[in-house]
Amino acid sequence: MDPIAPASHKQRQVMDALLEIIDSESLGAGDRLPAEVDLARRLGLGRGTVREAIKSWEAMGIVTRNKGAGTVLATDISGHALQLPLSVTLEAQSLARTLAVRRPLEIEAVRIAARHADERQRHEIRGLMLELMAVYEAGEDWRAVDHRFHAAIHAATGNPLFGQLINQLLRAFHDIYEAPFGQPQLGHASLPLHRPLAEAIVAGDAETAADLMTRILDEVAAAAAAVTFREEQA
Amino acid sequence: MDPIAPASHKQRQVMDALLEIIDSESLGAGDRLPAEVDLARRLGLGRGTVREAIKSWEAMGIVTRNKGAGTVLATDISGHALQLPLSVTLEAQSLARTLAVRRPLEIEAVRIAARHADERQRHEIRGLMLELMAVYEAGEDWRAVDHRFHAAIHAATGNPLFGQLINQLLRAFHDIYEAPFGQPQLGHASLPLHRPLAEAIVAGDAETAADLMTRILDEVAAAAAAVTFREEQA
DNA sequence: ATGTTGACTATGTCCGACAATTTCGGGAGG
DNA sequence: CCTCCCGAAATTGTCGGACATAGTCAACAT
Repeated sequence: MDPIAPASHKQRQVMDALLEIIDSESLGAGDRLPAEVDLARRLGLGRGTVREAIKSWEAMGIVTRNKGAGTVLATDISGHALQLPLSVTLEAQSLARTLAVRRPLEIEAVRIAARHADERQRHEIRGLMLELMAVYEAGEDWRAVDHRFHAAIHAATGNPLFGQLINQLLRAFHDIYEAPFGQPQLGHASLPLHRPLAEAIVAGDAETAADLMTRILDEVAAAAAAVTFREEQA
Repeated sequence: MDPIAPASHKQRQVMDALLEIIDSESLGAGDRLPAEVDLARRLGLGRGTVREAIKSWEAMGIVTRNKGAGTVLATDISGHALQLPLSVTLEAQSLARTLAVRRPLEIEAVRIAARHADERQRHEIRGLMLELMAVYEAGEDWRAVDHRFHAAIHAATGNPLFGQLINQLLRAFHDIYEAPFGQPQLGHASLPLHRPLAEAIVAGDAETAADLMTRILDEVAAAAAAVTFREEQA
């Protein structure tokens, strides 16, 4: 059960086409995008499909649609957009950018979790940490358990927004990163840090937990940079 | 030009109905939602409309759709969801939650902006701050300029993800907060802090800028809490 | 007991049509 | 020549139906 799934192929095609248009015509915030019917005819797709693809951009705050007026860019996504699947080019900056945003969110999340988690949540975090360690030492694929572990931390903040936003960033990361490289089990070096992290949260030590989360993210960032570097060499 | 627009009424109707179903049936992560055709028939809407409404949830990572299997919840949004428009009830927690997530993002954004902004971006931030002060002292509506000012800071990070995610949070804030209360010009007290914030960013002083942003967010949170409290009294 | 097939379900996509709204140009009047 | 008003065009919002594609599950045959 992969919790993070990429968009369908046809809708990805729409986004890729829009990206190319935005790039080739240097469209910025406030500029108007092609009409849905034009885009649909140009790509040989149905208008409903094009609408749904653009709808996801609207939900992310990238574009705004106005009845009768058209669809306009709400933010600058120049230099190749990143939150969406790039099928061919892999940019090192895209990885760094998702991590740069995840960083303050994850750190604040563990801080809040350490302060506000109730007994049941602390117990669940500790249990998942033990399960994660067992799977890790058995040499199996630990990513699913790792995902559940961090999801438990996000739930312990009592604020579902943390989990939702970080989920979005993970999906972007997945689309950009894991697709071309298969299943790299990124952040191998960060796993031993999970045990003290869980213990700090259970103990209610917010600052130690924040420190450990910072170090975990540093490890992930370093691993991502290394793989990206290898790719650039090839 | 309001940069933040709520979803259409029909699609809001779909989300409200789904929220009520999730709440009344206590659905959590992994549970299955009603099929699109059922939902469409029950609400008297077209299936395409229902699909688009759910699509925005999919883009936000709230649900995942599997061909043939159905649509399932990806995260827990129990206790009334927050990132989406509640038409009647206004929950104090919803406001606090969006602010709790905005906080680390905005603080990190000004920190990065202070470090990495180029000359043109620093000039634009300073210019917008002066314009904001002028509009404010003239007693006019300063929210549009304020939005452009903060957008310039997000752009100066060189990472469009900051702007996109914060835009989403602002839209949630708008849907939940501004709709019932009209146009409250929230955070009045925080405006004088914008001048030193802009100067710190222009000067490249990341920590001072982060400190000032923290104080601005504290002011906004206090104002939101006060208004919410007044509402609860009534 | 087990493996396979087939019906059923649900999402993905397409088409055509009309409604609602904004935009823009052209014509009447000053 | 300029201004104001109106109507046509453009564009998104919604609807209904249809078929394709893929997962689910139970009945069936081995």
